Amino acid sequence: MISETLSTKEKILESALRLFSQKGYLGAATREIARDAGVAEVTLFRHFPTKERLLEAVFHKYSFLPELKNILPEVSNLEYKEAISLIVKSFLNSLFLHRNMIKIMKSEMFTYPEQVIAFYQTFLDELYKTLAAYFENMQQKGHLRDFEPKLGGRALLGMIFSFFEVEELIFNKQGSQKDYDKAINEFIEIFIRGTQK
Amino acid sequence: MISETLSTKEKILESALRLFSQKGYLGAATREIARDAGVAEVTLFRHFPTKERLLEAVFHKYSFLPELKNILPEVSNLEYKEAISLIVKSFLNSLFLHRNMIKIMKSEMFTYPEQVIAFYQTFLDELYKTLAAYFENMQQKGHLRDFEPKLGGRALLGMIFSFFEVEELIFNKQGSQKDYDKAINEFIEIFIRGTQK
Amino acid sequence: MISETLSTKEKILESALRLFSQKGYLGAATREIARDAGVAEVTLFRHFPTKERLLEAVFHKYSFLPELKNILPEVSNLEYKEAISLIVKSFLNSLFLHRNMIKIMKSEMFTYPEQVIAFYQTFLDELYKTLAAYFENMQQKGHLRDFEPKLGGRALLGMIFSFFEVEELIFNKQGSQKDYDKAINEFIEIFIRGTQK
Amino acid sequence: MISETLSTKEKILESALRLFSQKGYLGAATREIARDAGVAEVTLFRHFPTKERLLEAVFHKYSFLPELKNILPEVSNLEYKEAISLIVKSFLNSLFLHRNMIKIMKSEMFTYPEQVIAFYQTFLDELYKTLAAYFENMQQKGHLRDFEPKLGGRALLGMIFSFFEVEELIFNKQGSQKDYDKAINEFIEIFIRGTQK
DNA sequence: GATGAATGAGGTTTCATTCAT
DNA sequence: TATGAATGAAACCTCATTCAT
Repeated sequence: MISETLSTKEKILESALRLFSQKGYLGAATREIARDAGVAEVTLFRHFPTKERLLEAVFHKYSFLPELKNILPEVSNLEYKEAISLIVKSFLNSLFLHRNMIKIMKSEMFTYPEQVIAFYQTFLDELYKTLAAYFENMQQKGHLRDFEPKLGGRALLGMIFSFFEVEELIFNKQGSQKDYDKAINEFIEIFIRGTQK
Repeated sequence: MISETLSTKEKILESALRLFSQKGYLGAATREIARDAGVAEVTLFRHFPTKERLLEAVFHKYSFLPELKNILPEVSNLEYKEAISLIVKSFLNSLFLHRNMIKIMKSEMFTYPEQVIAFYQTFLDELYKTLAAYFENMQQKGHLRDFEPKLGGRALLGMIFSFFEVEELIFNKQGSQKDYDKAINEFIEIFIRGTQK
Repeated sequence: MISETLSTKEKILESALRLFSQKGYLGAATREIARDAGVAEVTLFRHFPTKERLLEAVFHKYSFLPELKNILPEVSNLEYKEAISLIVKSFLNSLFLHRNMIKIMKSEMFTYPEQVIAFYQTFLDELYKTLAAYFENMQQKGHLRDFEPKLGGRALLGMIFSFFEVEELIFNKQGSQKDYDKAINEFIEIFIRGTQK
Repeated sequence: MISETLSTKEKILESALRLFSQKGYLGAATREIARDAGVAEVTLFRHFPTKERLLEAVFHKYSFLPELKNILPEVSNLEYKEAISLIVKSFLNSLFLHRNMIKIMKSEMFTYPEQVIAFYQTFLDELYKTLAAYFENMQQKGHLRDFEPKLGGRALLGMIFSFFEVEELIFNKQGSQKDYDKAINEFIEIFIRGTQK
């Protein structure tokens, strides 16, 4: 389960990611994380002086904001529907790949240290802004009706995120792939019709 | 802080709601809940044999699904835009009133006992279905284009819920009421254009 | 070792006194104190929320300042030498009876919580003042030469305390009773000659 | 804070002296001592295989008995009062200079390794004997009344030591220099009157 | 001679829960 | 119904010390 080539620090971070996401921050004991990483508990504390700092380190290491941002440049030359489709699918894919991280982000958020909360807020804000920039550009080109771009971003991401959350985190993806795709396409359709001229 | 007219059981449930929502399920100690309710810790365990059962009781007592369902009959005779507007606003208002409950629902959900998770799943499913019934009816009347009604419900609720979550739970509602209204109206507009014929 | 008639709190305090005096504050583990008292470790923390508070409680419970103060009224009608002799002997006797407490007072004092240090300072100050009052009275009666009464008190108590400390705490009373008495009488003689007219 | 010209060993000893005196033997962690000395914790253990051995080394390096002994030869030709005055002042001065060492000596003594305790006992015994030798000589010259010389030494040192302890170690020298001098002179006066013919 | 990395044992404290009244 | 007193298990974290280089 643990690759031999990882450094001790990386092994600990990996185990922390997994266990925080499975049991929550409070529910995952440092002893358990250490055991899962194959090190002594003290070793964990040598690398991360407190559990809070370990959480912060997990947040920074497994942040996937850059990944999400990278999707946007790729779509600038596509037709609107194709662009939105790619954005939604890439976004969902990214959410899926980082679902452990998302579980952590969503659980007990209000009990986290200030720094972590600030980090999350920045994460969301940057995400909205990035998407807003795309809509703004499309509006200037005359492809879209006049709406507040940032709110458009929040509407689209809201639908997707909410759907992902329910399917993956709550229902643990019990639906079929076909249903999954159908839902996504419906969201895309609603959003496109809702924002085009 | 605690009304004198509440029964012991109710006082405990109220304190549990408040503290679970503030500190999470694991973060709120039974000792603290009991103290907040003004009773001995044992008394809490007299009424709820385990902490899990207390959580379940909180879920059942403070569920607000009926409230949400009651909105729908009222809108059946309104014009589409007015109906959606009322639904969204009532829904958001309800979310706001029960924000403590929602915090609990969203935090550590995956660590909760089976029964609680099942309860939450049913809650969501019924909500979607109720909204779907409205859309279906509107489609049959020829007011809306052909889309999967339940997914339409999820799209609308997703936008709203996601917005609510970010504003209330994460940013702790730092925006002004005006910004708030503007955002909601934008969402309504997108959804209406996206679903009308 | 532990009388059955003591309350749990008293048993814990007694064990704490013993172990703090034997191993120092840091050297005595709460686990060990609890075991010695025949209770679970949690029980200790129910009665004393922190180890520091347990230390404070020990200080207050086993303070013997009143005992020392009570000696003085008894000597007011005695001749000077007899009075000093009684004071010294009673004082040493009291030190001996409370040698555990004294060990605690002297060890790690600078690492103790503020409150404990303040308590100790008050203890010493009151002791000096009480003795000073006796000397002042004797000076007014013309039995003693003119010296600063409080400093006289400190001189006398310093000799005794230092002697006690070395004998009991450091050498663990290896000397014979005879040597012990001889030393005390020598101190008394020096002090009397040093303060009389 | 640390002179560059000190050897590693000396740097460690210096830091150990400071930290032991500030936090006690148990309260000062080897990790902290090493950090204060600017070396790795392992390096400390290279030089001193256990913490106990480090303590012993501190005791030997910073012992100041020779210094105290050297005072005596200088006073042999002085008048009694001047001699005692010089002894007391030199002694207090020496105590002040080595107050860190004294703090260590006085704290947790009973938890120290045998060797350290033996060292301390020897220290005290030699000190008493040295002073006793002076008194004996003065008695033979007919300047002092007949009293047990070693006990005279203990009386004098007891007063001084006790005073020093309270002022420096407990009250942290809050009194003025004038009060300080007055106290010392009072002690000298008492002792001289108490031991002269 | 010096060190970065790792550790077993143990520290204080908090947890949900039970017992006896 | 309500509680004061007690608890085993486990929480996070620190200790002095060792290993391998």
